[in-house]
Amino acid sequence: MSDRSDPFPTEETSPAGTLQERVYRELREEIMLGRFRPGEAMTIRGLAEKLGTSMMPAREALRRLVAERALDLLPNRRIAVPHMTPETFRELTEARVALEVLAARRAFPETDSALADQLDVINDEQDVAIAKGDWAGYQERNRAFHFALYERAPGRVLMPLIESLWLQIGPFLYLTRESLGTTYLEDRHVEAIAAIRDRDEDALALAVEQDIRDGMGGLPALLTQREARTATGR
Amino acid sequence: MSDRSDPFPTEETSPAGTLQERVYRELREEIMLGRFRPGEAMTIRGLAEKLGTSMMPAREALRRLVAERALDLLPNRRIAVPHMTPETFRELTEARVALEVLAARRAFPETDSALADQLDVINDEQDVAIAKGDWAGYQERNRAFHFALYERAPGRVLMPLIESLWLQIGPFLYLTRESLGTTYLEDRHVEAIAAIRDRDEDALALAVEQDIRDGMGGLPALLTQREARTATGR
DNA sequence: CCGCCCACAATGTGATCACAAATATGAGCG
DNA sequence: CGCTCATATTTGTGATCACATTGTGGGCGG
Repeated sequence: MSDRSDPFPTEETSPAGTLQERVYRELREEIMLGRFRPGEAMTIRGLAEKLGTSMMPAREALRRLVAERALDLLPNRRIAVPHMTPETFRELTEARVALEVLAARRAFPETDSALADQLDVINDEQDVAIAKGDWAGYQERNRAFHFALYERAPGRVLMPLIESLWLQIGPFLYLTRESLGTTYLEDRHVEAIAAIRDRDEDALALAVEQDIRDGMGGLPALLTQREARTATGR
Repeated sequence: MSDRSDPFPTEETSPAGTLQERVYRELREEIMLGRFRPGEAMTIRGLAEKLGTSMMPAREALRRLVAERALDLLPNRRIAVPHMTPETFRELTEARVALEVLAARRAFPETDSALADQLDVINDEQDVAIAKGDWAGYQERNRAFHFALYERAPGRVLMPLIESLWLQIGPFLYLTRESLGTTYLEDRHVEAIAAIRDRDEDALALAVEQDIRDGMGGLPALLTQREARTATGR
């Protein structure tokens, strides 16, 4: 009887409190919100010094983000923020549609009017952020909206995959920082909320799909334009 | 000219030749082919000793597999092969369908009769493995079949996600080891090959979807049955 | 005889160091 | 003045160690 004693000890992902966890979350947040320039290189020692720790936590945090495809491990063994090409961006969008529509459908039976109210609040906050020109706040609220919905779906498989995709999109957001207001910011959040209230699963799935496609629609063009600039100058 | 010099220096995943890479690949292979019992614990020092290295490579390989969800990091900070529940298994299947159908569609324009021939060979080898009762070989050839198809799709986003899913299914395969022959092993590989030859994208997508659903269809029942056994005894 | 507690072993985390490869720097030569 | 090659510096990888936490077993008290 060596293996017994509660086979499922509160299925958690990672024990907080470790240094590498703190470093990881900090970096992860910055990447997902697009604070790093695509192609920007990082060093273990540099990160360690910036965070005031030794090499080990920085090292493990970086390698973890590499494993989640949030960072690239170049053949020279240097770690850098991935480059963004229009093609990669399209692939990310397709993958997001496939997984997030699935997550929305899985979440649907667990949704209720309380969630709808909650999403309404987030949506309002997002509008405020737009009005204030708070680009980071806008992105953050958008993420909150999607994740609040998907997290209603039980299970431990889908969310990590979706989070990996959002992480990979992060560096791209860097290129859209100054474009708030000039870009088309209409989303399908109200349609999604309405679908939840109407108990219409297909409408919810459609709203999520369109929200992803619309929100990321006009951007590859802007990307190519920036790409050309960063390739030559810096 | 510090940032130039080929912006995409042979987009590789990780520089081979490092020790942790070797340890990682070895473990990864064993996990994906279902050689570990679900819930089985692993220690850094134990793995290091088994592989004849120091703690560091084992440590990084394990953490990388944790990041890819191939292993679980329990709250006690122990690393273990994930438990498999019927619900998690269903979620994995749904995610596989969503992503692999997408991958098949993206690969479709790049497929040709040469690939069809190649898949035919793999399929034959798979039949041989079944006839010989070579369970590991069967799993390996099945993976070869799917990946040979998906790898025709360009891009660096989809494949890692799919590989993560196959890794997560690995521990489940452990439970099916002795069931070769007793289980329903029909697949939709011939239909997929035919669809490629017929240049019928929808038929290919359907074949992939059915192959995944059929192949994993009867298994949750077998899973619950085993689960009950392993929960009490060992 | 049962339950609690404490000592001991095992384990993950973090720090530090050694080393080799890669990169940047600068001197010397054509 | 420009190119090349030697040298110094930076960086990732691997090894070793120290420490705190967790797991385990035995012994003491009830």
